[in-house]
Amino acid sequence: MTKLTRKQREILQRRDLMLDIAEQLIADGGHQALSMDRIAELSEYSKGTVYQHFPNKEEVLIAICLRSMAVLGDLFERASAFNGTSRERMTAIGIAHALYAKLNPLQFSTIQVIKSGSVREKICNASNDAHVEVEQRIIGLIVGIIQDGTQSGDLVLPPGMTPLDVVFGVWASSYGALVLQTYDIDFDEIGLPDPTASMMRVMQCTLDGMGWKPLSSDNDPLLLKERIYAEVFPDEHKQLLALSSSR
Amino acid sequence: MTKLTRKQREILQRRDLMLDIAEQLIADGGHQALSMDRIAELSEYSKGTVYQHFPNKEEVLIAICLRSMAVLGDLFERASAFNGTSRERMTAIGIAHALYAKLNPLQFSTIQVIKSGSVREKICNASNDAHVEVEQRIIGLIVGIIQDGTQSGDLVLPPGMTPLDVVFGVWASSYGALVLQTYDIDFDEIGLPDPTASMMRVMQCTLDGMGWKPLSSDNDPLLLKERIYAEVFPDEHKQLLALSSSR
DNA sequence: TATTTTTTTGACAACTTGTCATTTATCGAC
DNA sequence: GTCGATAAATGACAAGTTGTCAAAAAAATA
Repeated sequence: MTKLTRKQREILQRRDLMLDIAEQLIADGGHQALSMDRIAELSEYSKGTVYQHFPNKEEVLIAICLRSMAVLGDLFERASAFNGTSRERMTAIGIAHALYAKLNPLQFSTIQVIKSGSVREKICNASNDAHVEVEQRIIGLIVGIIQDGTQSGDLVLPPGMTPLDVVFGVWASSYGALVLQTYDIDFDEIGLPDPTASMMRVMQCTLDGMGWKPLSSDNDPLLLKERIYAEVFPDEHKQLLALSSSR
Repeated sequence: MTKLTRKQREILQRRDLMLDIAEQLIADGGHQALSMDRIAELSEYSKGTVYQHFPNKEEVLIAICLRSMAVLGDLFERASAFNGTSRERMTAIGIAHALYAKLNPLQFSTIQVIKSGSVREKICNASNDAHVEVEQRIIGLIVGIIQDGTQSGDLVLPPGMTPLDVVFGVWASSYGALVLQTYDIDFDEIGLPDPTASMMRVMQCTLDGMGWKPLSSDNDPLLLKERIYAEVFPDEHKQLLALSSSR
């Protein structure tokens, strides 16, 4: 079942090579610099062969996203497994999300390109299903954390509020903050030196407002952040520091 | 100063005609259906003339956004002037934002296309400045509401939190929620019949968590929503109802 | 009316994406 | 090994894009 012929392995490897090239093209010259011709040229295959792997340009973008979604899923899974209260695990999810966006800016922006504009209509069902599946898995992780919270009694949802409301709320906040940061706004000039930190502070208010214990007044959020970095994302934290110091 | 020659008026009018056509093209066939050739064809001018108005395709998109930004600014100004507490006015801003996104889906999605991907690099400075200016005005409005809150004593910001943190937090939440809704996710199926309402509920938690009085426990958020619709956005509310019933 | 200035035009170059008949390589049977 | 059948790779091509620019047309001015 899992056995692949040499040829099949070769094809899979070539596909990966083409995706690497595509990412490099985008990294070098922005999304407009991605062209099928150029992938063919740099991979030293003909255009027809490129089209044998990807029925159209949009599918290249989807494939790039899908490949990096595995990374996101991994980060979220580790965050969810953080050894702490349900609320602390939810905070870890937020940190994981920010880490993903900052360490994979190209892939994060590609998601936006795919979802917005005219790309959606051209993608095939299989790719779309794969995408939805990953999303579902992530939503499931967060729902799990919320359920753990309600079961342990740390979280008593306000009347009229469902766990999914919470998922959507925190997801939207986190995503919105990260998307806004990809826009070339000079936040520092406006008076927002660290938008992600701002978001985190507001998020703590949100969790407080839902009465999700332990409240931030009983706990130092900054200390928690350090603990999550140290225990769950030591490598990623190092990468992040290297990135921000090099800029 | 404000006097324009007949010719100048003609040119401005033609520009508007071209933008109308561009919007129609996008509305009919998605963003990929927008082409300079087609604008020329439908406006019955030559391509060269179209390029006299817009140096490139990206500037057409920018112009569409800028035109609709005036609408957003107007909605926000009216929301900010709502006759209520500072917190209620902040809620009105959230409603204004959602109204804008739902009544102008085409323009809202165009913003995303502009900000993401390869469009940004090609726009000229003047257009960018105009964009930033509108954004600044909006941020100013929200900062004003927060300052009113702190001055009246209704809002005592948690230690280490600035008004701009709050602006960014609520902006990101609201924006993220609206962007997620433009992705073709079947929220109903997931168990989220009304994502905007979910967002609003979570937002109330956020304001509660900041201790922004009057807390939602002292006040019915649903009633407030109705009041804002009735007092500030009666026409827009009607449009929204017409839209959702027609789908 | 004649001349200068401005505006408009559409053919063009340079680039896309995606297709498909033709060529080339691979593989199993003998 | 050789041959024929099957699979894969190729690149010329059609059809579309954006953006330019010399020449034509229109408008303004003398």
